[in-house]
Amino acid sequence: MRSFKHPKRDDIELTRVLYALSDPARLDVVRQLAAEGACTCAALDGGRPKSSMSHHFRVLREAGVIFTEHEGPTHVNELRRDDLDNLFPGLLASVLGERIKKR
Amino acid sequence: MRSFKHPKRDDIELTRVLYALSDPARLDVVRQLAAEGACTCAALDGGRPKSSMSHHFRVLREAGVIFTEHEGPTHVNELRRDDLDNLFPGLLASVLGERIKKR
DNA sequence: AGCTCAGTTCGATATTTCTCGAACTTCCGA
DNA sequence: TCGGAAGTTCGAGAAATATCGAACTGAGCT
Repeated sequence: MRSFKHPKRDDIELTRVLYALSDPARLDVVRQLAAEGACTCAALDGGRPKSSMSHHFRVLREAGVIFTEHEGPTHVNELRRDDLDNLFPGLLASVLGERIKKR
Repeated sequence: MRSFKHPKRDDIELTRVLYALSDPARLDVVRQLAAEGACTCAALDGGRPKSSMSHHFRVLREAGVIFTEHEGPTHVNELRRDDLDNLFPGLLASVLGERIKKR
């Protein structure tokens, strides 16, 4: 798997994103990425087996939630924040529990 | 099933809500409820078999997304907008605000 | 009571997803 | 070039979900 397949921004589907976010393990990953920026897979495993996490990363990746790239011996994951904010404004913020600007 | 079981507001879980919203048929229901207010089940079936829809209503109900009550011979569903907005501010708005099918 | 309508429950099947060990690939340092 | 570290893929079993027809229930009408 030389490089991963990521959906283009306009191919990201809301239902798929919601599905990807509906698993506690995956939501943890997303929260941690939001809090800490790019992370390797190992930094995000929460003590779960690598093969399980690899599956979850794939779901997140193919839904368009995260972007994974090879960086030397590790894989670095980032949240596709710009794309998601652009497509579904407010979604990530609400899921991450960030306080929405009050007026 | 004299009356339905609905989770109390504080028992509503984000992952479950996201899961409930991650199915196109269920998302359609939620969108229509948001647009039109309370609706009977029959008004929301989108041409799908009743038993399938009943399943989807149950998923939405048990996740805390909709509230269903008996009203004479029909069942009336409403979005639990206040509860959801309170628990996850902005979530519903972002999910409902998706640009539909640009072509 | 009998009928109909609205919806639910049951049951069976098909599909998907989750989980995790084991084997594999790639990259890099010694 | 050998070995370890980081992840992925494969495979298999378990569990959850989707779908939909058929049977059922409850309410209201005549």
